Amino acid sequence: MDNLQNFVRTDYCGNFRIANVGQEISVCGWVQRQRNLGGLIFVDLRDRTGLIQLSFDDSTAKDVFEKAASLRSEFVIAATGVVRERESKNPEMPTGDIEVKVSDLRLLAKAETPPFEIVENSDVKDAVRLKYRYLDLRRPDMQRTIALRHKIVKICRDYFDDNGFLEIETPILTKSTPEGARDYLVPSRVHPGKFYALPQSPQQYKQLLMLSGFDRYFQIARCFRDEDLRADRQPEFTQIDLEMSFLNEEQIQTIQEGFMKRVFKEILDVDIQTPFLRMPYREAMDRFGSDKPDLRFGFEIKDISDIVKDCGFGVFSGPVAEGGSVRLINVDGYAKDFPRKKIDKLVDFVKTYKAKGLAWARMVDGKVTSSYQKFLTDEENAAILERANAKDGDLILIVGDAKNDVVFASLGALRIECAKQLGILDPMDFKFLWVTEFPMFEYSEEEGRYQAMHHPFTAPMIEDEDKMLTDKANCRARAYDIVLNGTELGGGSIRINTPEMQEKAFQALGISDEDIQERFGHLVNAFKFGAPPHGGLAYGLDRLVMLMTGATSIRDVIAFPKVQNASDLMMNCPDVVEQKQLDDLAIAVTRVEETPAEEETEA
RNA sequence: GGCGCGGUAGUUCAGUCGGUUAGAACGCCGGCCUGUCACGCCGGAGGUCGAGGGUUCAAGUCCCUUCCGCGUCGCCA
Repeated sequence: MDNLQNFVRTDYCGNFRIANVGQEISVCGWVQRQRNLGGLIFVDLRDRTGLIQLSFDDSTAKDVFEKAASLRSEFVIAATGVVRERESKNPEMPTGDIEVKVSDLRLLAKAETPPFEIVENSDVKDAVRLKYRYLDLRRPDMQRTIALRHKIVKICRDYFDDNGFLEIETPILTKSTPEGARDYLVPSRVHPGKFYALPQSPQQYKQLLMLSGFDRYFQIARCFRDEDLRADRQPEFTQIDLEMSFLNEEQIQTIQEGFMKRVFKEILDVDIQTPFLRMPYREAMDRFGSDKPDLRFGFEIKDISDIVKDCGFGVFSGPVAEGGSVRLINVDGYAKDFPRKKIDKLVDFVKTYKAKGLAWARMVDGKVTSSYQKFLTDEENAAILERANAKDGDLILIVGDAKNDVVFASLGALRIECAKQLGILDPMDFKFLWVTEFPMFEYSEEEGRYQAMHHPFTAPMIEDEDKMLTDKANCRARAYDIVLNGTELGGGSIRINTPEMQEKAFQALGISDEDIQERFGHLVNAFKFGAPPHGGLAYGLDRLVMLMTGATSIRDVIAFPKVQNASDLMMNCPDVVEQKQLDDLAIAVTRVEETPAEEETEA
């Protein structure tokens, strides 16, 4: 095996051009492919910038030529030679006008044949990609994504530094917060039977930093939540976490709009219009059935409860009588894209959101066919179509339920599903908005009580302060989410900054004085020493990278992600530990999952 | 925890009604080849059909259990 004695890389492979012809250069990287034509050998050499062609022919020294002939995919090599113009150029590649006529070739490491080819747009299964993640990451699209992620973080640091923010680290070993998501626990050796928790977010620390006078804080913060995964959710993820003193919602949002404007301009060269649209939560639900509406298309929700409340069709009149509603969306202009078979699939689709069914009307070639019209009077049928602004070519989809949550959830998901099926969602069309005036509380069926919708440190809207104890259902919070194309990019709020208001909030949540001291004493006590009015927000960095790269899975924007059961297929963890470690930690394990059969034994 | 989809060669997949020796492409190995760039041509190797059990004269195919991956509902202050 050769070494790198007296070898100095001139530049990365992808950076050479026709202007470099005549220069002697040195490059290194991985063999993408070797093409041996007999007396002539070409090698495509790859590094993180791209490919460059190396060439070897009868004027090449014999030992160098033979070494070139022995090269296989993914061997690591270094080469020195003169750049020359190609006899036949390749317009497909940026370095396609030139090649390196190699005089010195060094084999630095051999490689086994990889389990999959290192190419762009791989169609290899996730399980294989993730087991060999270090190889998957060699692929150009993954390299680009990870580099783009770095660039976002760099712009983030620059932008917030420019705006007077300080980056401050907060602990990873912290205290369990029983409200909210399940915590990952870390046992303490020094304190047998006691546990740290990994942070779900640096929430309390950053509020305390405001109290300490740091005024503007940010952090690229790793967060941990022991909940089930989704295409856009990992148990371990990264937030851009921010907190500011002496600013109101509007001022905080304006700073964020500047950040988004800069990130999208510098990375995608896209001009984002500011200020963003502001929309109260109630309006977002009524119009889009979602607190994170996708504004790239219409199909807005309309309420037809008043039309059908006394009709003869129980499927419609029933829900209204029970306090629910009947609402519709108009997939306007696309009736022909949804034949009966597809509509039947949509019926199944809404059932996953607890809807009992889906009524529909198709208007094609001047004729209305519908699943419900025979149960209604002509007037009622006409009123529904009028409410929907229906015209020929439209498709009306109707859901009614005694629970409004079900109606909103199903129609909200349905409008997205229809848009997806129609392929009308342009990933490079960026529609931002702020959703504001979130409810302060939401009722938990499971717990049988009201819980904080955002978190218990969120301030109520000033005009709703007196509803905190008396009218929880209608009490709104000074919380806001930044939404992009149907994704919640981030969320934040103005926080409570007086001990009196904080205690009132805990009281509203039914947390006893004892519990307050035990769980949140540090915060409440701190607030007695003068906390400035403050607020902030946190972005999901991974989701931002997803939206900017068009990635469909959060796994594609994280270097080493976990799979659906929260394990790491490459590291093979979580894993059992030695009894000695458990003894040191005073831990007795009461249940162990069966270890799946080892597929292979590795050294 | 529930629902849906998937698991066959290194990879991506096909495999009919249960019926002979489980196929293709790419990749891999060997040979030939001086302008390729998805090089070409010739030849070859490569399979516990995820695992276990059952039905059957006979199972990749049917049934049961289970493991793994993906999506999703619940969950995610």
